[in-house]
Amino acid sequence: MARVLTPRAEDFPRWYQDVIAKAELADNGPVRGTMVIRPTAYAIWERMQADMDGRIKSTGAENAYFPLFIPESYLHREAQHVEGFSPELAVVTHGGGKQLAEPVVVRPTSETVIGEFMAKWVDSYRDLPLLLNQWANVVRWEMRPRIFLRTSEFLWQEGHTAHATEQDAKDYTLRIHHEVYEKHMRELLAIPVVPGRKTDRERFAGATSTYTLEGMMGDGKALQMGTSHELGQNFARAFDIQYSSASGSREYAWTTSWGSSTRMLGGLIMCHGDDNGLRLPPLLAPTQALVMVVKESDGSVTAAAEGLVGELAAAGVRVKLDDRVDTPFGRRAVDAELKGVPLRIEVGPRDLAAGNVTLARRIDGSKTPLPLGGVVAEVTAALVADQKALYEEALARREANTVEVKTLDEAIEASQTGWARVPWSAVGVDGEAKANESAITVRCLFREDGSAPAAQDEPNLTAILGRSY
RNA sequence: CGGGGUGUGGCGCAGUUUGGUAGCGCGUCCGCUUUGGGAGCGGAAGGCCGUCGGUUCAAAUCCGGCCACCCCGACCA
Repeated sequence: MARVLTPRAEDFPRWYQDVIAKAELADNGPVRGTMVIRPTAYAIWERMQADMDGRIKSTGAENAYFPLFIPESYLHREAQHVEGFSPELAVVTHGGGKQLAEPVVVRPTSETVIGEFMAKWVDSYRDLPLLLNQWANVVRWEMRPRIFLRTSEFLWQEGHTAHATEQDAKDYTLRIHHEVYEKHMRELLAIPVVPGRKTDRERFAGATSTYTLEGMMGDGKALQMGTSHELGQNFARAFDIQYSSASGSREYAWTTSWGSSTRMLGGLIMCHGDDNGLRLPPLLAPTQALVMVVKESDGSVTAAAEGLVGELAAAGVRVKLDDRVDTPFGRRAVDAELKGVPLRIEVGPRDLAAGNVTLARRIDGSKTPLPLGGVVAEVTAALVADQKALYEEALARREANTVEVKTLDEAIEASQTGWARVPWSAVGVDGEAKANESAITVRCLFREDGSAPAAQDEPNLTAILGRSY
């Protein structure tokens, strides 16, 4: 068989680009750093969105939409925020053929404009908590773009909330972090992310606490797949989000923000992909099973295949028929593998003569004959089993590429190929700076029980160090 | 912004050293044969060689300016 993709072991970044091109996931846009998300990838994104959206709403947040353009002056109201974002802002200086009195920025994130409106909408403690989410595009003029992982424009959801107390803000941030993000990534994407706290050095510009979910990619590098922030009263003070408390005093609200983006598509590719292409978790896959007419002569094979499609669809399986018998079978099979379709049911004259079809599973690569009458049960079971298998494979790889060490030097060494788990006390602020010199970052910190610390100077914390995207 | 490199059909490249009719592979289209793991044969379409200027009888090729992109670094909530 001709080589379709650069093998991962030969050149992982090249393999990633190959998968994106050959599986028809995306193209580079005409402006540097922009991307065109093709239907194959967009369908996956829509399913991610639907799952994420449902989880977000179950925490009580409501969707809204704020403008793309933000007055430049808004960005300047929070000192750290503007410092963090200024280098990557796209600024519009002209409109309607005239120079604008005040430049507007294309939102890099919406804390500021949403803060402005929260100030209008929050008057009383009865107005809190105010829980908002929006699905939008944002623009950050990145120096070195990569499709899905870091593009100048990307799609995401950003949640913004205001609370009466610091504790309520913290509780909600962590609820989003674990119940929405962590579960979405583990249960739907089948990626065993590690939740934790970002160090002060890695914290979001303007936040008091930043929490992250780190996934390990196929080459041992880390990818931050979602993040949640406690913003303290920084934005409340900058935008004057005040309320009257139950006791009659004027108080600043406590705000949070949290986001997850199309970067998750890149994580999905790099976490589960193999040398034959993408592998999609069955729960996520837009098409879970592809019924293929291998070869046709008198219409009987197609009829049998159509029958199976009907049975599977009735059983709730997302199924499609591939009856393009004018295209060589090999091409169609390779294409389905590239795109990561979890199951193929191959129906051909030889199978049918024996009363069988062939079940080909993308996750483990197996091919087994199935009796025609048992297809639905087997397919349903395989979808469940393969969702679990994919997660366990990723978890096993993560564990195999994570080394437990005691010192900073050992951690830096181990980070060349994977992750290092090291006591944070052995790293510290100085050690973190030293690791950064060799492109290694502290991915996150967590307590012995796995929970996120309230500050990086808590005792007995563990750090994960690694290279990252 | 510093260092290095590249711009030639949709994609990947050769041709530039030594100026002389723009080529190859893949893809696309048509026809026939195929179709159980990216098929074979035949035919066809598609490029003012990044851009502007210079040298020359003649420039993809030599010279100069500009632009864009890629890699390494810096940067990356």
